[in-house]
Amino acid sequence: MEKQIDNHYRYLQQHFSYLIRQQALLPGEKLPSERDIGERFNLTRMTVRQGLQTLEAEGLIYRQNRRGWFVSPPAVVYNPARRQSFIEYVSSQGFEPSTDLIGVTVNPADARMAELMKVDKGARLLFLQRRRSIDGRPVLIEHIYINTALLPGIEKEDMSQSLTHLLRSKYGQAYHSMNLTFKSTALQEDAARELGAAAGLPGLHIERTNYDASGRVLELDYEYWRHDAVTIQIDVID
Amino acid sequence: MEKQIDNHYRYLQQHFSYLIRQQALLPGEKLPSERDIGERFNLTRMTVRQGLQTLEAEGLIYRQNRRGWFVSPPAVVYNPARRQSFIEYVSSQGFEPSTDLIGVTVNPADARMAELMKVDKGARLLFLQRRRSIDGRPVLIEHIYINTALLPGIEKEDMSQSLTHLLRSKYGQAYHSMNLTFKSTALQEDAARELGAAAGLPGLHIERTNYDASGRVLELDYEYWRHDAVTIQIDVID
DNA sequence: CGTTACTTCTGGTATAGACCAGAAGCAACC
DNA sequence: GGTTGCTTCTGGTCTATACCAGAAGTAACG
Repeated sequence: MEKQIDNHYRYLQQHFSYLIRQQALLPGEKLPSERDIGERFNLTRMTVRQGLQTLEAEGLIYRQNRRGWFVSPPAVVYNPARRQSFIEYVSSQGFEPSTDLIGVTVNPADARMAELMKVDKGARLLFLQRRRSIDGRPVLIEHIYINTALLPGIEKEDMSQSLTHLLRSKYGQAYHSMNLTFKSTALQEDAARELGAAAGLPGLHIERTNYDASGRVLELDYEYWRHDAVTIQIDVID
Repeated sequence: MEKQIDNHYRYLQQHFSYLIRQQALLPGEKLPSERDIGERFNLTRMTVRQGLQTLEAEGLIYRQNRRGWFVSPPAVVYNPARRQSFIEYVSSQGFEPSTDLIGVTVNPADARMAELMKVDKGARLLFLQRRRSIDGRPVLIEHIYINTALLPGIEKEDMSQSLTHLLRSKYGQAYHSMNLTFKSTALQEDAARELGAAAGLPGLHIERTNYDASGRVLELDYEYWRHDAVTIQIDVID
């Protein structure tokens, strides 16, 4: 008993949504081109695009700039309270994580960063930009600010590895507490481009501040996720 | 030093984004109609709509079905670990919360709900549908399933009030733990309509399971938020 | 063999119209 | 005074077409 659909783009949406749920289209698989779909269903490309955009908003498909539309793989579950590294939680869920280091610089803190990281203006901050992928699909851009004063020599380490592991092994320093903020919003132009997507992609912003036992800011982490790639899960116990 | 914008819709986006940040347009204020904007900037309505949609994706504006586009108020911060009721955390941030009860029914649990709530199939579940608003703007649809066996007589209470308060006062039963899941996705047709929006609205789904001290499921809560209305914030301490 | 240049395919952006459906205000009517 | 029905304004959907820009494959070239 399917509801009658009178909108063309909704019909498309339901059609592909059905195919994906039935696994007639598999994760990562490419959809036909917008023009092909339009021909097959006798619809204008604009209408086709509207249908595809609603599927994108639902998280069922995603696009790669000028390459095409693809079926979204299942979202990875991210449970921040577990203190697992990206590599740990992605691979434990049966996916293949990878990391590209986009940039490493050491910069003096400006007024804003100094306040956020509770350091003096001009303090040396290590700034990392990384792109992280799941099964080869870029899903996440990270901007990380590290307080070098608390972690001397860290700028000489391999920054494409897990920071969690690095801090554990080299500095014997487990994180003590963290503050997390999640916000659903569009991805900024830079982040979107580095994910191989057009700007305006629906995204999830995560802001994470990591503190040591004395309440000092070890690390400030901005994550920009493709919105279909992740589900957040948290347990709260009184 | 503004970057040169060569896309028309991006120009619009930047233009309104600027006006909103400068508070030349205030929260809740209505934008000119799509046709007016098109005339003023010499753009097609389709192009105008694309610009507005990117602003919507950013969370700067929202629409009400066939009424117009409006500037989004600041997002309310929702900190689930604090165990505050909607009324508490909204009003403590200087906004005016309100609740509409859309539906109350008592239904026997089907197979799926029985499993989720760890009850026998056919067990009586109280099902609530509520719409919650901030400063008169509908932001959230709630679907709540309550295990009546654990909370006898609860179906006779006023269900437009805070459940948190009700459980505290009438049943002396504080929640013990909860499991939370966040997912960025499009709002379902029903939820979108009840929020006065078109389907496909970018949204945030929150699924919350509340347990008592014995690990029994007191309440299962599905929340469908307008994505621009809320920011999630959590502190994690080891 | 590796590089370059061309061609083709893809989505990205934009124009110019059209008609529909719901929201809201208003005027006439009872 | 309240209801009814019309008009107007709004966004919602859709057609038909055009050109641009980046990705990818291919053929020619050194």
